[in-house]
Amino acid sequence: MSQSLSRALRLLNELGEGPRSLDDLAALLDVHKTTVLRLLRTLEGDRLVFRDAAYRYHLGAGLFALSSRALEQRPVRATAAPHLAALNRETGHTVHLAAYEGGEVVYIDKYDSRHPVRMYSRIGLRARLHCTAVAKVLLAGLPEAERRAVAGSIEYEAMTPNTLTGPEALLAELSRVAEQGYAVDHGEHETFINCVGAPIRDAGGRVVAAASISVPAVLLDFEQVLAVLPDLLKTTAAVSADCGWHEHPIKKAEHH
Amino acid sequence: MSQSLSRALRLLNELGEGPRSLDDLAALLDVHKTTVLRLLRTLEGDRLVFRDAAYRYHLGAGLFALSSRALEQRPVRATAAPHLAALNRETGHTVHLAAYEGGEVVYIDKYDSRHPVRMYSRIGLRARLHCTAVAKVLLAGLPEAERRAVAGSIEYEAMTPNTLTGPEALLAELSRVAEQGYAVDHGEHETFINCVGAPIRDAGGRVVAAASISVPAVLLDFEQVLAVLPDLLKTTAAVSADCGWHEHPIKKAEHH
DNA sequence: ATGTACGTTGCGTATTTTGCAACGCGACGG
DNA sequence: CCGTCGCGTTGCAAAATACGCAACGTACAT
Repeated sequence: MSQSLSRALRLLNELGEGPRSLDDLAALLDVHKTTVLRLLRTLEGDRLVFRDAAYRYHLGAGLFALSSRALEQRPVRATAAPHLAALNRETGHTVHLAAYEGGEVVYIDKYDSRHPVRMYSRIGLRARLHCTAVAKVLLAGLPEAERRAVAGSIEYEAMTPNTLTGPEALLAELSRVAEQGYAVDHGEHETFINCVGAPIRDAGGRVVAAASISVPAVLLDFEQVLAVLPDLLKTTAAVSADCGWHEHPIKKAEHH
Repeated sequence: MSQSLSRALRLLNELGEGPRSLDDLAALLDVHKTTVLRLLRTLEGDRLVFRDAAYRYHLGAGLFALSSRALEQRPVRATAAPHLAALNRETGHTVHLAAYEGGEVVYIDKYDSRHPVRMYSRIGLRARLHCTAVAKVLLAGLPEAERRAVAGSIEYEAMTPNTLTGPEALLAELSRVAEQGYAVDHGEHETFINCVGAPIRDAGGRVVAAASISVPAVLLDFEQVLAVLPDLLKTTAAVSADCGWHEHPIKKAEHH
């Protein structure tokens, strides 16, 4: 592990909370300000930070540039964007897109609800593997062995009274999700938020992303959230088609 | 300057070009792979990179998280978003939002054209100070002395036959921009692209961002681009109002 | 003019980083 | 099955870099 690099990353995270002076940042790291200045100079060279006229440091536009390239490496995001924007407009609720990568489920796009009461989230945040609709969809799309390995490695924190609290319960839920083609979060992550999630598939049929609709219970109860599921499924089917996915004919048709 | 940190940042930039192995990255930096592994481990700890099942490294979701926070620190972006999205839908052309920070003009949002032929750009990229509409708008919004200092520090690369090639010409153009309330890029940055840009103001009247419409000449000639200027001006006025800007009454009204 | 706050520069040493050598694992070929 | 290859990983001592000190520079207030 690299100590200098860790310090620099701590600086970036701190600046995510707001502008800071050289002295602020030196105090944060408990090092001499010369040390911090050198790190900042290096970060500034790549535009990851900039310094304003009052000598306060801010996160810089180089982060957007890196982030944009990272997002471009996830083509499903651009493919899904118009569809999810439309779903957000039609339902008025928060729509998320998430992907499974590096052993975690992360939000890679978001369309905010128009309502004043909404669920807090942000692109780049991790979704809890055991209690969110998108995570269930993505885990359900993994091969059986990998699904079991992941389920066995999770720390099952009971977020609410509804949260699944062990691998057996989660694996059973994931089987249901794989069977029915969608997932629900019935107040499992946050007591007063309900979500439905559905898979987006690529040309080879692999689940490459999950889209969801999240609604605070003050707006819609769980049954009403289920009522928007067909819209979500239609949307994910359209995105999947754009990703090259073709629905297989039903088995009966093959007997002709 | 910090050598370790520089190396890590080079890794991030390289991964912006696509997935890489440990050996690829060690060759890039011309260091032993142990050294690279330690840097990657540190980056992985903050989710700035992740390693897939084939041991290839990718840019990670922690970048989205940092970038999201950086964007949240630029509230004009959220304020402008619905307006710019509407402008993009109504005109069908590429719409950009840019800000002046750390001595450079950077794109902080973008709404892509629906047309197959469009201008290449990306959030986080810098706009050329001497030949883009957004840069002219933002520089024109600076205090006179600062404007002159910036104009004197630019490297005037002649991108096209139309490009302004010296501080006197640019300062004269900026005076026109400040007077008329909008800027044009008449094939100055790229021969076959025309743009119009307009300022977004905050409650104190300072220019805090610039919005623009960019059109390839194969779609609209310069006169036709000017024809969409009223839509742009209406949009930037609406965003400015949402930022707290109030148009001052004209001088005649004060004589009552 | 002096003092304070805070950013900046140059230098030698202390600490961290680095690369070597060896190991571990999986895939492939004989 | 065994051996080899390719490539990731670990532990250690030496090399290199990072670090903090001391001093300086600038702006502001008294």
